[in-house]
Amino acid sequence: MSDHSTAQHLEKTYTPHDVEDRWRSAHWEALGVFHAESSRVSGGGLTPYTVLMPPPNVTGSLTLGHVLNHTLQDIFIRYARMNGHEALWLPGTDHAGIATQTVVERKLRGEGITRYDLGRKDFLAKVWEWRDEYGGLILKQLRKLGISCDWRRNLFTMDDRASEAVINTFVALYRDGLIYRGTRIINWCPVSQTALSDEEVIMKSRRDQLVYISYPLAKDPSRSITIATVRPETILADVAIAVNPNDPRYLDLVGELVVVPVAGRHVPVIADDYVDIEFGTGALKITPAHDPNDYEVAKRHNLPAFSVVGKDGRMTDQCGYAGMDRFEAREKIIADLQELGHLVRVEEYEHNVGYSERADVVVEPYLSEQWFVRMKPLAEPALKAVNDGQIRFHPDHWINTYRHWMENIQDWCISRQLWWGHRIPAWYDEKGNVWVASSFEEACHLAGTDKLVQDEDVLDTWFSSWLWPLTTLGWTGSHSDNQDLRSFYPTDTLVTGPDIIFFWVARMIMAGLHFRGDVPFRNVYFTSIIRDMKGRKLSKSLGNSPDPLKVIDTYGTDALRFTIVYIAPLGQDVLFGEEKCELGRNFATKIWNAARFVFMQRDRYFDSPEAFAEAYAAFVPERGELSDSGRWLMVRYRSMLERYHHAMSQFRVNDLVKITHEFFWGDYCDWYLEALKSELSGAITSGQARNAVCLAVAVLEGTLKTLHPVMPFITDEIWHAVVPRSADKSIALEAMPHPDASWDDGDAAPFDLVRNMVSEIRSLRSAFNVPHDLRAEAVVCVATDAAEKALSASSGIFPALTRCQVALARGIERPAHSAGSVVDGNELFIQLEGLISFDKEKLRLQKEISKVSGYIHSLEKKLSNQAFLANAPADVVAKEQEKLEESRLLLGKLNENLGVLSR
RNA sequence: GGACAAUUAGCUCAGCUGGUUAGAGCGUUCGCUUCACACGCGAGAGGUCAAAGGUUCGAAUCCUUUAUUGUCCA
Repeated sequence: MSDHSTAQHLEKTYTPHDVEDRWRSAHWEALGVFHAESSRVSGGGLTPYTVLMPPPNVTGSLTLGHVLNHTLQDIFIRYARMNGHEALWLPGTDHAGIATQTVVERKLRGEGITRYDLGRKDFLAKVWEWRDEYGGLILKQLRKLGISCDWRRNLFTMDDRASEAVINTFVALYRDGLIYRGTRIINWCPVSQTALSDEEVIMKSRRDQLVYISYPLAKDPSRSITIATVRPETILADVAIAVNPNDPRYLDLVGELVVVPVAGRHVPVIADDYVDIEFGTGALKITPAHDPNDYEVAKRHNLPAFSVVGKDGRMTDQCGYAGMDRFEAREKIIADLQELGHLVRVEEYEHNVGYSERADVVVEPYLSEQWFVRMKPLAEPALKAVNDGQIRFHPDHWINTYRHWMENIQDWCISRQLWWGHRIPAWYDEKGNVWVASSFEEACHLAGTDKLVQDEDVLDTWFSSWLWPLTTLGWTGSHSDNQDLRSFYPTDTLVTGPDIIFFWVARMIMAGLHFRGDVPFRNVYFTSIIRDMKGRKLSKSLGNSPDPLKVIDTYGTDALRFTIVYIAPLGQDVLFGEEKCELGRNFATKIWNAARFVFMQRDRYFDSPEAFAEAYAAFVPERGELSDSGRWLMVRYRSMLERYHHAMSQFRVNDLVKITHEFFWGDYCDWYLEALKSELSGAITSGQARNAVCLAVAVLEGTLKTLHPVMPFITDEIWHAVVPRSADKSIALEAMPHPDASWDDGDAAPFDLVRNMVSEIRSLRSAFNVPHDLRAEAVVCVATDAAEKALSASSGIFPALTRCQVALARGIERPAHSAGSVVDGNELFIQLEGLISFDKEKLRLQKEISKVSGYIHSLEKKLSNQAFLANAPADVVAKEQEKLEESRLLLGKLNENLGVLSR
């Protein structure tokens, strides 16, 4: 910002670029507009409102998903701020273990080195270098969105205090028996060469070959037992053939030995309930090191487990396949089985196979020693918190998904064979005993020796993310406490995608309850998934993923924010096309031009900005001092505010933008400003004119406030031009308007009649192709005093809005050469000598008559139905009765009209 | 196989606890350079609310079944 007060004049054309650069977060940030202080909660008595930013991945760049997610968060937080809350939005980034390590390793590979060449310490130094250089990109891009976080509190999951919390948490859970080390079959990613949790495995449908293999009996090679498998390469690790104990086909074989083809080893036939009699041949090979279910079976039967696939996905067997890729080995072994006569047949088979989320390769079930979190004890309170409504989901149907996962929860594998991440705080002494402690010194003390070696592995990134609601507020472990935690925890609204409900949302709830004894947030808003116009997911490989920064360059940030919220209903997927941003851009332009018009009137009727500021400060919309259109506007404005705040309370952000859009464009611009134009050019006193201008500005300013959470830039820009306001102020800190219930629908009635009359005249003109530049004469035969009063009060606006001069009369008959209609019981005639085709007008009237007759008929039927009268509530019956009377009146007048025409 | 969503105008979607002659934006047709705005103004056309049953005085709305699509979990 160069100067400290802004111009009151708006440029003729709206240039989002200039406006947004002027208010860009840097300016707002410099002013501290988005800073939140716990002292204002604890000492100042303000109610806190906290939003946690789901930490974007440091390797990431801005996507439309981020735009939607962060715009929604910004709307919640700005709305809360403008409603007087101490609003705190906590930002940060996530160290993304696998993704970041992969990126840096790829870069090193370009230089011809591996991480092993560098060693752990130097490699980590390289990762930090990379982070410092590129890790800020996503944050810089987010700032472009104009989002209102308290950036002073930005946290990275590898920062010291976050790391301290992770270590302390691990130690505490270990001592409580909630973390253990165990040998299990886990999901192994052969590309990243690390264990994965169940949640990091994506099940995909895949066509494979179901291979039927016969295993000859050891004592009688003429007899055999046939099994079916999709992983023939793992027969080399078979330890048994299992059949169901109730399967009569194989009863006599249980206890016999069979020969594993190719391998030549003898393994027993065992009986176990786990085997499904119906599936395949009813006989199952047991390969404990390559299948979790087989592992359980083997344990029950005291069978050994050994592996034939290594960490890199290559074979490690003793049968001649060693070194081959597991998929190559599969092909080779099928050929070999065929040659040896053990291949019975091969079938096409479609099944689901787990893929590594990051590397997109088939996950290998791998027997190894890993660290786990015991989830059951943590899940129970977390499930209860959601079941009891302490945490609400929006939309709430996600509760089912959450509940199902919590009720079937598996232990969480948290060790990763990576270097980038929080290293597991466990040390081993020379005897192999494990010592878990928050530091090497403490471990030495516990072990009674300093000859300790630290566990090589790091923790799952989500093990730091699940502490996010705590660490962002400065929590470092079970006993830590501070003013921020006391003021801002639990947080209020979490906005995130349903795809990380297990990864993140569920686990944060567990951690919050376990470590802090309270839920981490009260509401979770699950965002829509953004797809392209054909309904496909956005992806880089499809090339259907627009770059939000380019969209911003083309349409403006406000336009993008408005559009994406406008098209994203709660709980539905969104089909996004760049062109849709025209909606937001057009709206921004409309706001700009309307404001420009209003300011032109302001400058016309007030001698100086100061004179206006003074009058405006003292202005209160008084019923008696406003025109009918002004009173009508106040009613519409009140109604808009009611719907606006209600939508917000229901988390219906999408409704919110529709409500403001509709009010501003449809009511304020199309009707009020148009009426204002003619009122100002009519015979009114300068005092009335100034009053009307003040009202126009007041409602404009109020509407800008309601729009500000959605379109922060343009609203701050225009707000500064309303009256002289220095640049160090912001609409973001203004109070949100609330509905004034003293305006009731009766205040809107007179102008509603005028509006209906205007619309009907326009329709008639159009129906008879009245030339645009022809001024016509209209006469309204008024039905009531109220109608007469309303129409005469606003008579000045008809020429401008309808190009008709409107006269009022009572009890007249339809004039000759006229087109006629009935508006709210008042007969309208437009005299159009030479333009009216009698046939056309007759036809038009007959059509209208038949429509109204049909309606009357259906109402009569309804009202003569005894069951309806007996069962329907009185007010519904009365309403139907009223509709019928009105329609009969209308029909009568239409018939009369037609009669006159036919004479 | 199970759970959850969705199915309304050519397209994208509103329509919340049943009382509408079913709405909006885009597109489309017609007319307008009206002194804030053609990124605009005005007027139209366009729908047997996926299908079949049921509940009810009354169903786009509630229930059941079916079909199609999507998501998650086996």
